[in-house]
Amino acid sequence: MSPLNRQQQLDQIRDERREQIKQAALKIFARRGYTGTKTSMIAKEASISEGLIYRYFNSKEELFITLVEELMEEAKRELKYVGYLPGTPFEQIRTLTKNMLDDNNMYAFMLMERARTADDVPDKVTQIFEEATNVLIDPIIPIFVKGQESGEFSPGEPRKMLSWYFTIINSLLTQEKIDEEFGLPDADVLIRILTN
Amino acid sequence: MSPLNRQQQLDQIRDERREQIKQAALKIFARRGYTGTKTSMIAKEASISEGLIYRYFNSKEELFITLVEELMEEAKRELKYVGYLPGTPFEQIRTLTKNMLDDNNMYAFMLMERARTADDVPDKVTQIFEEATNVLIDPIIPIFVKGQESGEFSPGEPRKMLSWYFTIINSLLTQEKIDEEFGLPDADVLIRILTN
Amino acid sequence: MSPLNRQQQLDQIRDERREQIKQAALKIFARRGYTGTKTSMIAKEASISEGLIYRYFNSKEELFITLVEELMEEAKRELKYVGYLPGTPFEQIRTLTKNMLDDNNMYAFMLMERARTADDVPDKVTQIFEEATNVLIDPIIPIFVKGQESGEFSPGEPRKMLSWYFTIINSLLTQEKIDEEFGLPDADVLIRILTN
Amino acid sequence: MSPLNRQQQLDQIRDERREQIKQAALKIFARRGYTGTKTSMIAKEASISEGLIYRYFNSKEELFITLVEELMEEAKRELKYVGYLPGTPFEQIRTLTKNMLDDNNMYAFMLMERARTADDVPDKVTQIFEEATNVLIDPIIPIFVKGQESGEFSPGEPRKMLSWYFTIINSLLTQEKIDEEFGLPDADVLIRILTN
DNA sequence: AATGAATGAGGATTCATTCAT
DNA sequence: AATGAATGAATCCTCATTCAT
Repeated sequence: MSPLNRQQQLDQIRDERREQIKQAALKIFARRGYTGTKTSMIAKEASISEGLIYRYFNSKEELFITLVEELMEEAKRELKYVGYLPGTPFEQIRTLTKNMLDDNNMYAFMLMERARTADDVPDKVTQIFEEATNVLIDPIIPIFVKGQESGEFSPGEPRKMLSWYFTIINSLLTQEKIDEEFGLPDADVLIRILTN
Repeated sequence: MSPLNRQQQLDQIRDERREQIKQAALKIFARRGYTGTKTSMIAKEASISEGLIYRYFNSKEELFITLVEELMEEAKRELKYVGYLPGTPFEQIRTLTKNMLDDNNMYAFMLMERARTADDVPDKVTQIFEEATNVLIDPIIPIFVKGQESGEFSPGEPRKMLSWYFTIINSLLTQEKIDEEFGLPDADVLIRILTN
Repeated sequence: MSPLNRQQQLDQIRDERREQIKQAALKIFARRGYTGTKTSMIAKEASISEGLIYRYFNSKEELFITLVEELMEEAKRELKYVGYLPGTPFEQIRTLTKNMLDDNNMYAFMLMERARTADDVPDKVTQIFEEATNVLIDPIIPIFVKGQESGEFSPGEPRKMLSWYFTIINSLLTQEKIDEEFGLPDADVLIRILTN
Repeated sequence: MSPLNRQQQLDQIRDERREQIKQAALKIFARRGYTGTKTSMIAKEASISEGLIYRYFNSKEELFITLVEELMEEAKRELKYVGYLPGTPFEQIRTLTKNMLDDNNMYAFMLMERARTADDVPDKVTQIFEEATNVLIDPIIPIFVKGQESGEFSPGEPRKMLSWYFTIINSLLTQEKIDEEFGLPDADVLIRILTN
């Protein structure tokens, strides 16, 4: 095997391992919160030794912050594209809502919500959310306004209505233990909050 | 002072202290979750020494479970009275919703919600909620059905709609850090979920 | 017991405990260096639990730094008084030398010397010594010069000669395992370095 | 290339690598002590991977012991030749002193001294020094006695005077951080200890 | 009843050592 | 022979709980 390949191979291992740790951490942090998550749990979930975590992250805190930052970036990216989705404003926001409720994103939103909500997280995380609240809502405002103008959405201060709407969705996602019988509410029901 | 009075006085001190500890614990558990709460924080909030907690509760776990049980009992009691509130079913449920969102009850609901959703709580608490879910919704179902019949509420499986509705309200209450600008959503907006 | 007495009693316990920990730490740090000293060793030497150390010092590092700082202060204080000792400059410096070699001060000098010498100490300690080197020698210089003038001491740049002299004494003190047969060199022999 | 040459080549690589590791280890152990030295530091100083150390030494402990033993052997060898150096006993011992203080030998003496004085070294090392103390001094005694007889050295129990003298020199060598301005004391000043 | 000093089990983190490549 | 990823025992530190006063 050529030296180049060898290096590539190691890089790949590192990338995979890092990803593996982040996935495991995401799952546990989302369910048990920052303090409730023990590094041993993350190691077990990732099927690695506890020590290995520290070759990839300097501390539990750094791991947590990294997760929050990356998820936040991704969220921002996604929200920018809502305006380019097909359909009316109502349909665009319904699609966004559906995506948020999707199983694949669930842990991410749960973690974000816990991170935003809980008082036992690193200060830096608190900061990130203080700075970012509007960043998430701003790109949706023009869409919502267009929907109000066309009568699809009910009147009301747009920023306020959207803040409430996303607060509800986010907080829903925090819950791992959703009612087993009925699961999470439909996007169709949730969007009623905006339509009256 | 007679021995009896003396005894009564001591009992009263004990009751007051116990209540004081519970109030402090409620506040901190609600904000920081079970693991995130240190007994030292509770002691500080209650302005007592750390050791004193253990004259009133055998352990942090027992204190937490006691809180959850008592709050649960209270919730059950309140729900039974919804049917006797004045007004139409819609108005009754709106009043209930308002009460739940009220500042005075907030910590209680926050704690309950955290207790219900988090994975880092004592097993016993998990059990309590597994057994109790329906207990909370059942007494409201007939009211909701009446509202559907009178056209105040939109159609749909009652247990499902109410489960979603309360899931939303509960999950909202988890959030200590509500948007500072807008606060929690109005009961009037939330109830749209049931009315369409 | 009056509340005041109670408070005094607690203060005394705290003072004693703190002193006890410092004494134990001094002994172990002096012999095993910073890294070689485990908190468990300090606890054992002080006959307390490992955890208790942390009610008195925030970290092993803080404990070490505290020791160094306090010993340094004491050293400075003592050196100021050398000029007021009875006798000629030669006799004054011989007395100082004897004091330094005294068993009671030994651990203190050993620790200081290790702290000054080793590369595995907290940065702050390195700084302290960088700033302090001259502070220790300066008050002795005039005494030495007087001795040179009177012919008691051999000629040579005073700061240089004294720097060498104290380097030797300090470094001697680092050694716990002194030759069992002969012990540390006499002050009378050491002072030859200055007299020729 | 013949198999033999191939083998020789490999042997040579092995020897070089082993030497390289020992040199690096010497430098770090000398400065940071046994416990304060991490294998990763040695690897970095030797510009090799951490794992490679273990193809040449079974453990950090073995590496340390090996160093001490080899340096000790070398020291013994050198001391034997002091009597054959040119000049009077005084001049012979001054030359020895100069050699000891020489930069090239410095790390070796530093390590030896740390190994001798510190309490955090493997037991075997402690033993080596317990057995060897006299070995170092013995060959110098007749030289010193000759010097006393000729009046070059001051009177006094020879073993005692030499023990003190070498204790001083050794302990000086422990110090990596010598006063930057003046460096280590001259051999000419040190030897005053023996001359009065 | 109340305090706060003390304990020790458990959690985060480090580092000597092993192992697959 | 050499690398560096991986392990886990040992270390520093925290915190629920106990105990002397």
